[in-house]
Amino acid sequence: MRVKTSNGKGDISQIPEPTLRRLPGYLSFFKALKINNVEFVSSGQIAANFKMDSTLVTKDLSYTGIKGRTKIGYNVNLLIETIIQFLDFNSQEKAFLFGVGNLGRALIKYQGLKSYGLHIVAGFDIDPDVVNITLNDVKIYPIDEFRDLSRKLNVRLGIITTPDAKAQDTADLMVAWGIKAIWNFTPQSIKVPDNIIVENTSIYSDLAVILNRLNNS
Amino acid sequence: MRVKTSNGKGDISQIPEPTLRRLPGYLSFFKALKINNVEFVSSGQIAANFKMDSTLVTKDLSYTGIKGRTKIGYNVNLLIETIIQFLDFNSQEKAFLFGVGNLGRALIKYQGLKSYGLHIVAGFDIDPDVVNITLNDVKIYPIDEFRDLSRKLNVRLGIITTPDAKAQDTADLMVAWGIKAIWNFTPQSIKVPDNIIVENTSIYSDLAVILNRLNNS
DNA sequence: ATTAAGTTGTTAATAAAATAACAACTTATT
DNA sequence: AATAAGTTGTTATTTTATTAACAACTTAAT
Repeated sequence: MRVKTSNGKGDISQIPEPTLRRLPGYLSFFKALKINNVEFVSSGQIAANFKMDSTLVTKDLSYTGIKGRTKIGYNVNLLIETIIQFLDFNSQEKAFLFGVGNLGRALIKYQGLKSYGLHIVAGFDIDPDVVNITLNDVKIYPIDEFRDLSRKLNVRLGIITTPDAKAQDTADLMVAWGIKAIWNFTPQSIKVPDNIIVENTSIYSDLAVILNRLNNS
Repeated sequence: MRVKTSNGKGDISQIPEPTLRRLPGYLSFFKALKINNVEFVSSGQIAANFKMDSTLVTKDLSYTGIKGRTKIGYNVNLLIETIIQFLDFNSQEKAFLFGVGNLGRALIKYQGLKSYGLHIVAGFDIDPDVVNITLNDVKIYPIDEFRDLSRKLNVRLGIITTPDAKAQDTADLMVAWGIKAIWNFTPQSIKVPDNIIVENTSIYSDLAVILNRLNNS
């Protein structure tokens, strides 16, 4: 039996992105519950914590295939295991990171990402000051070595934390050497072939929302 | 004349959040055009760059009040100025940052945020190893001094980059001492009074989307 | 000067997600 | 054992965002 089918008919790829985005938040909440020795949690309690509608919670959770028990709620341990499984957070997906500036360095050093399925195996930069150094067991290489390492390690995911102006060149290089998914932390829109997955993380968008709410309310 | 009204009738707070989130991306693109000495850009060109519909571009831009000229397009310099004005990216909003770990340190050091309207004026932590150090002219204080500094500097925005378990306590402290908006980088959902603005930045959500697309396609 | 191409910007239609309503079920209590 | 309370999970409605269609306008070319 596949865990990743929601109802036996549809496939997981059908999951709405908003739902997918909420799952890590649920997971964090459930982990906190576990620490406090809470064994069961109801959709109503979850909804209250996130100030959302309980039907939306049950809808979201139903995509993972987990079943709750009426009058009891969901088993917290099972919730945690199921969501981790569903999100592939135990997969230790290998990743290359390009651009070892402040942000890149933080991502490499940030151990928390490991428990969310991401394992950065190498960094790349052109700056001689950072090339060949090691951050938390992650070595930084010159760009030239990307080709060989890519062939050796078979990495599918590339992270862009370069200066904005270098984002497109970096993406081109990644695509050329077999990267399948790109996580772009620059505000630049990058152009890649259709079969390449691109996810943009724009803290500037979040900042725009904050400043707007702060100055217009 | 107020720049921030889209049509004279509505107020800016009416702007849809998706539009607001796209504006920084446009801005980055326009800045790149300016560097390449491009003077005018049409909605079609913008749409092509972001692989989106041109009508959505014109709709988004119309919220900022800017007018394009048919057969010519939008003036790039004016676009840049207008969007910066509209998003308050020249406001140098003061912010306190709590939790000077890897991510917090990166945000403090990251100069790029200054051109997007954010000015982190102080950091706070409990770890004696970081307290009293200075990162890029930003001093790190013990939590005890938050109260006095808050009163002195009149800061409205607080950033949470603490460990997950400390997120709620930190938020409570911020609210108690007059912070109006909280930028939460932990995956924890924090509970605050209704009048407090909360923006959650969850890189785990982005990661969930990437891993899902990578493993189901 | 007139025409035609191409763009903006508005209005309408479609698609998607969040909310609301409801039905079915299960467990604890009387 | 029967009832009632409370929860899950489905279906329907409303709201919101995106896409599509269209009208008006402006500039360049004939």
